[in-house]
Amino acid sequence: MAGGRKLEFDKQQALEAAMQVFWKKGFLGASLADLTEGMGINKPSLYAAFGNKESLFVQATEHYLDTYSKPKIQHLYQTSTALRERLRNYLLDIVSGQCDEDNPKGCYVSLCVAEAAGEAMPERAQDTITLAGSFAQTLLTEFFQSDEEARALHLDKEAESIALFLITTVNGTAAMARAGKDYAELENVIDRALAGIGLPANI
Amino acid sequence: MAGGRKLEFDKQQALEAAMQVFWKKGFLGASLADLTEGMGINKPSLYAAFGNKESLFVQATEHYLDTYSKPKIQHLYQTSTALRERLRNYLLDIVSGQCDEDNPKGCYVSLCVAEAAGEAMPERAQDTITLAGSFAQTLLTEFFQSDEEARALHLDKEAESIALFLITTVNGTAAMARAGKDYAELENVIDRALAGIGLPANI
DNA sequence: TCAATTCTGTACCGATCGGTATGTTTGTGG
DNA sequence: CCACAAACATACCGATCGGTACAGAATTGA
Repeated sequence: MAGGRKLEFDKQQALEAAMQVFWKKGFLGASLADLTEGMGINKPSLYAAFGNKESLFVQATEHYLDTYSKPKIQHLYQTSTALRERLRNYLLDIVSGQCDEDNPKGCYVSLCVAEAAGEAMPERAQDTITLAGSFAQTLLTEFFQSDEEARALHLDKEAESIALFLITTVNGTAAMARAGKDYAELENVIDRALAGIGLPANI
Repeated sequence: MAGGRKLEFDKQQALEAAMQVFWKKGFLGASLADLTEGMGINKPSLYAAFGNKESLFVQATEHYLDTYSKPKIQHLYQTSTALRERLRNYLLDIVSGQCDEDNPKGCYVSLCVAEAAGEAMPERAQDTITLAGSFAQTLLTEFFQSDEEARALHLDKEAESIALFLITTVNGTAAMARAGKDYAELENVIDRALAGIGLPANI
C-alpha cells in the first residue's frame, strides 16, 4: 500500500559510473569499495538496485554496448559515402573512444575478455563478456557480405577474413591506447589496416 | 661454516611455473595460492627464493622475455632470406606462441600491460611490464631503420609508423588468441598486415 | 497520527588476500 | 656426536574480499 522512501541516486548515472570502474579495472580488479566509491552509494544500495557484483557487471556491459559500441555502427550505413570512408570513419570513431581522455583508456570489452580467459570469473559474467566480444566481428562479417559496394569489390567472398582482420586491428589499438599511445599515432594504423584489405588511401 | 639443508625444488623450473601462472591470470589475478600450487612449493620457500610476489613477477617477466620473446627476433636477421619472408616468419612465430595449446593463450606482456593501466599494481611491477611492453616496438623500429633491404624499399623513412602498426597487429592477435581464435584464423591476419606495409604476398 | 514500506548508514560475517613467526627436519663442518 | 645453518611445513597475522543483518530515517496510504 505505502510508497516508502525515495532513491537518493540516479540509477542510470550509477550504472554509468560502475561501467567506468569496470572499464578501468576489469571485473576482478574492481572491488566493491571501488564500485561504491565511484557510484557514490554504499553497498546495501548497490545490492538493492543491481543484485550483486556479477549482475551489476552484466548490466554495465549492456550499458557499454548500448552507449559506446552500437552508436559507432551507423558510420557503416551512410550509403551516400564511399565504402573506404565509411570504414575509416567507423574504425577511427572506435580508436577515438579508446584514446578519449574523459574515459578509461582502451576497450572495456577487450580488457574483460582477456580477464575472462583466466577462468576466475563467475559464469554469467564470462558468458556476457564472451558474447559482447563476438558482437562486432559478427556484425562486420554480415556487413561485408551484404554491402553493395563491398560486393562490387568482391570483398564479400572474404567477408569473414576481412572482418577478423579489422577486429584484430581494433583490439590491437585498444591495447596500444591502454598502454598510452594517443589518437594521432593510431590513426595511421587504421590507414595501413585499410590498405591491408585492398583499400589504400588514394583510390 | 655449515652447509644447511638442500633446496628440494629446481629454481628455474619453479620460475617457469610462476611465469605460466602470471601468463594465465595476470599479476593481480594470480594469488599466492595459485602460485604456490603451480610451482609445487609453499609460501615460505617462495619468499626465501624469490623475495615477494612483486619480485617474483619481475623475475618471471624477465624469464618470459628471455625464453619466449627474444628468441623470435632471430628470424629478422636471417639475411639470406627476403625481407617479407623474414618478417612473416617473425610475426607467425609470435602468433604461434600466442595460440600454443601447451601455454596460456595470448601474450603475457600484453595481458599485464592492460592490467597495469588499472593503477593497482606495485610500482616496480608496473615499471617492469611497461618496459617489456615497449621492447618489441623499439627493436622493430631500429630494424626497419637499419636493415639493408628495408632501406632499399624506403621503409626506413616510415620505420616508426610501420613498427607501431606491426606491434599493434600482434597485440591484436594476442587478444584474439586469448579469446579462442586458432593459428589458422590468425595466419591470414598477418598476411593482410604485411600487405598494409606494402609487402603483399606475390612480390 | 499511525502503520506499512523502502531506502540509508553502520557494523558485521566468513573467506581469502599477501606476508611471516615458529618449530622441526635435513644437511654440513668440526 | 655436536653445533650450526638452511629449507621445510604449519599455523598464524592484519587487511581486504564479496555479501548481509539491522536499526534509523524518509515517504506513502489510511
